[in-house]
Amino acid sequence: MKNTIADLISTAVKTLQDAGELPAELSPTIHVEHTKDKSHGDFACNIALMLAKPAKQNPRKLAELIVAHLPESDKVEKVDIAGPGFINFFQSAANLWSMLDEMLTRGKDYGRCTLGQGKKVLVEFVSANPTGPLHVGHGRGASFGSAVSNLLAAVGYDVSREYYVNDAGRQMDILATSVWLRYLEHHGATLTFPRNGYKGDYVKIIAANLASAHEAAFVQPIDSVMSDLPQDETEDGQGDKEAYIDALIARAKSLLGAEHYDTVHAFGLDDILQGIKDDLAEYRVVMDNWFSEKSLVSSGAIAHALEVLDKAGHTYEKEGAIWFRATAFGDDKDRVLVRDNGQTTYFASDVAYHLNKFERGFEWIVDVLGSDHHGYVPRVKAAISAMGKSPEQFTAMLVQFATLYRGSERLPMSTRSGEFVTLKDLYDEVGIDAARFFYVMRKNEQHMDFDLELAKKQSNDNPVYYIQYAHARVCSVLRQAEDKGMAFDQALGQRHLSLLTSSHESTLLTKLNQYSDRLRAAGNNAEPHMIAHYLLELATDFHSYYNAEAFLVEDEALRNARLLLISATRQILANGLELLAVSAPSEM
RNA sequence: GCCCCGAUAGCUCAGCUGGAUAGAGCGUCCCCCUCCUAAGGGGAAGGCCACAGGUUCGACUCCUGUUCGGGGCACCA
Repeated sequence: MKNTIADLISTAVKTLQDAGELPAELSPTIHVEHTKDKSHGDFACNIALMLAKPAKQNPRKLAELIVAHLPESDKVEKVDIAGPGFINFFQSAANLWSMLDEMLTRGKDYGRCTLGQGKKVLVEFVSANPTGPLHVGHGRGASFGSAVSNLLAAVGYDVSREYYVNDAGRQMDILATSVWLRYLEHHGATLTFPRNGYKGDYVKIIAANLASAHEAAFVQPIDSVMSDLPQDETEDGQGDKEAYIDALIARAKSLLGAEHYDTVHAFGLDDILQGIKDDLAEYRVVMDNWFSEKSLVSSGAIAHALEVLDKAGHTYEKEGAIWFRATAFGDDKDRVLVRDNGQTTYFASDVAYHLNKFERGFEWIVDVLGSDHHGYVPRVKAAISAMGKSPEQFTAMLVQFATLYRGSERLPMSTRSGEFVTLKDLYDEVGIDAARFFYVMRKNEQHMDFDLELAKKQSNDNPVYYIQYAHARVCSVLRQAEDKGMAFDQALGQRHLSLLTSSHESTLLTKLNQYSDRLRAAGNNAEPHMIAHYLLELATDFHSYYNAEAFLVEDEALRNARLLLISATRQILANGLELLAVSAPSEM
């Protein structure tokens, strides 16, 4: 509807320009918005105020000129000029009513649009290192990423969802070594666990599974494992935990041999990755693809990317390493691609990964990242430009951290230390609907406090139930209508929509009518929280209406008109909730 | 030191890409079930939109600076 009005105004402005009443060189962006106050109509436009100065005209007079040249439309009842020169549009009742009809006919598809023009977009999110189960810190990225994906799909993009699996590199070696040490303990060895190892209990479980699958195949005498190692970091800060864990990794590799080491490595990875997949599936996050970092090496993608950069002349050698000249593309400093020991860096993998995304035919690349990765964005953008791709086709959406509290106590969220609340623990306790809604209610760049106690204790006060309750109430009314032999007759209701004259009814109608614009805006800005807040407003209007008027009245014309209105409300609630992957129960 | 994000009611947060009188939930205080689910509704109180400048017909919104929080600045991943 906003677009319709914008078109009307645009036509009027053009007419005025052709008539020489307005300077022809003006090309104003027409901004139509929903009004806050009903006396201002349904939509308002500030175009006259915007144009007043460049056109050198009084804004009110200009508004009058524009209004006089607006084309006729059966969607608009009345146009007013108010205040300093706002043009207020009153929507025609017939138009509102036809919307209701459309909501029921199009059903689940109502509100979807073609803004994205079928453009292929890849949304990468979560992508947590597979060194431990997902914890509540990952929940926000998971909730936000999947909601954004759904939103983009709803406004017409061809969306693929992907998880980048960091299955190569040092962190995975640390995990493999941690598993192996726990495995040795399982077989009776006594040892002091490295300070920098993964200490979570899940590692012990993996080790036990490893022991039952391979029995004692990987047992080595503990003395040979622990002899001649550098000192681990102690309580008082002596020693070096990094050097120690690296030495242990090297020891594991040499004692086990490549084949056995890989078995242990893969065992830990598979176990954790499967857990992540299960948790996400249960949390209603469906990935289209799991992209392995390791595969970038085996497929030659890294070599390919390095070659592309090199051919473009954006690499150089210094101190035995190969560098990318990121500073030429706006980054703070140049970045190492290949270390002096010949190994490629994580950054090299990521350059290759992003090039690969483009080469797979995606026209828009979206990375949903934790805010701790922000410093990383400029260098990825730089690499994309350097490889001849357009940096405009890459968007990094940063999700700020959620700080976890239990009451007033701040909780640690470290995979390494093993002290964290898993995502599964969270949704098992507060419920998937509540958890998802809670995360997505806040806009992504807002820091959020997540108080576990509050979320658990007050799960009934969670706004998600308020919305779901509205949906369930409509379902219940419709069920009872049927039981009483007053089954909803849509056609009859349609013919009597003019009976919907109460203020609650017009408020609800107006709110329903806003859905498609709000969805479009939410999709355009990739801001799912706008949907969450819209649904809260809609539920509020509905509950208020519910308490003010009876639906199952004797007058069948009025009754069916009202049932039509609340059926449309139910549909919109269901559509909005589905975008957030929150269920819409028919009874509670 | 540099970079990113934030600061709005007692608390947690919205404010729709500069508009008309700044909103909601929780909490506090009143009131409403012989009636479609009270997981609901109606009302009250509660604000120097961190601070200071600037741009504008108009600023919570944009710009600059300051203060205070969160995060980041590797030949780690």
